Amino acid sequence: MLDQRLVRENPDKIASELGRRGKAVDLTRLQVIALKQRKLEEERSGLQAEGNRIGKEVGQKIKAGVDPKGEEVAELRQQGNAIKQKVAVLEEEEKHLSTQLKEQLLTYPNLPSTDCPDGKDETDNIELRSWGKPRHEQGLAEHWEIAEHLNLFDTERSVRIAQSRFVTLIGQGARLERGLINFMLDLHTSKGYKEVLPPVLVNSASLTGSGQLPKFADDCFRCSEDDLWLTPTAEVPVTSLHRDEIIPADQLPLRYAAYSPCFRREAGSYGRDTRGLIRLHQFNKVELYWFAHPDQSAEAHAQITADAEAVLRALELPYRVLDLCTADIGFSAQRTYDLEVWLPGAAAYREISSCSVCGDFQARRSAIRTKEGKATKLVHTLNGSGLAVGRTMAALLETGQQSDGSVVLPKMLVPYVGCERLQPE
RNA sequence: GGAGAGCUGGCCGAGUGGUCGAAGGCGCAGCACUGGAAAUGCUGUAUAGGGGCAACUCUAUCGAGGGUUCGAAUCCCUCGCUCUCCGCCA
Repeated sequence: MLDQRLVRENPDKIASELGRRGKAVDLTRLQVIALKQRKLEEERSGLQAEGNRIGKEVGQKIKAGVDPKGEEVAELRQQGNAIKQKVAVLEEEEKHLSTQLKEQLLTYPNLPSTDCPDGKDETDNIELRSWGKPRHEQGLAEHWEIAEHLNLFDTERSVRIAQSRFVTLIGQGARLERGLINFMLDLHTSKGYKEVLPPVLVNSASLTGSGQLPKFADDCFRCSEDDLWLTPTAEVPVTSLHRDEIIPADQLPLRYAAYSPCFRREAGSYGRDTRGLIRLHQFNKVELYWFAHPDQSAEAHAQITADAEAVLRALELPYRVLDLCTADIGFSAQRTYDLEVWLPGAAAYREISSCSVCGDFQARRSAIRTKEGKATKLVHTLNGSGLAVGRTMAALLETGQQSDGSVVLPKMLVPYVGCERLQPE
């Protein structure tokens, strides 16, 4: 959420910064609302001060022996009543304005950071660097073909169990998925991340706090009986891990590595990536998350990205890093680096991690502060996939595929999977 | 699912209509004492939004919302949540 003060004092800045995202917004009306609300608040609190004064006076008089039913007290009561009525009117109007302001403010995305490259669509994203040597041979199989040969998962039967876009991992496939999760968590915790296994059902306040609600309700699965939703990413529960808290400055940064299954409705993506592990309603992900001091978030962004990259390197998976342009960064992000892994079978780079710095955007929505001297400040939050597990498996299968149909696994993974290569059982 | 209890500051806990943002304790910070520390003593220690260069000050907040009242943490209503016992269950 954006700062209300900015709406009052510099709405043009919001308009121009959101303009960089390709979003035309007119804030004149909202500014009027914000200013009027502030004015009413001043007026109201002044009246309340007067009312409080009268209330105290009545108490003092009665205590001093003045007749509670006498004229003097009756006069004060009348004054108190008059004020009460005025306050009620102001309060109602003020509340109405506050609600409008807040509701509107919750729908605006974060302002891109000044370093975020300007652009109109994903073609304006900038490649920062790449790592590894992508395989470019002819005739390489896509991961679902390899998986079918090795019998790693079953999508057809998953429709029977649930729906399309679900997968049931079987045998070596299930083992590989589990091994990858363990491997990633071990890697991150060895670098000081605190492991977290959060609830995957989250309430509306949590989704609002990290930015999914109110705008992206359609992307989430909902348990309508209970004000609970299936989390689309561990970013949601981990943000709320410290919602409404003040984190002592000497504890920052807090760094968490959270494994969770993730659930997304994928509305509007009919027909895209219908095969394999790329786009599913349920997938596993290990998420990195930082609560950082506001002065440290830029370095933190570089570090969280490096920590996500470390997984790809350890798994010997070639990738590139994109600096997403203003048109392509997510709702809560100020700036985002995407990691794209090379899929030799598809002969394309695919997003496997998105590392974002959100500034105080989520912290304001979630009321997560730190204390510096006397002042409380909003912390900065960062998140990055480390990594999306299904897509990692896809990349491993396509990258490690051999002409005999087997798949050679990277060395680091051998202890986690229990074999050096996958072959038909 | 049934029955009951409760929700107060970082934590524990007092407070059943009047000057209460809230006793007391713990914790934390500063100061004193000490060679240093412990112990002890003193002082300070909520959040949000306004005003002021500042000292400071105003408003709101005792689970949430509404009501009664000149005045509510305290009385009334609604909702939410937590806990305990029983039942069921991994």
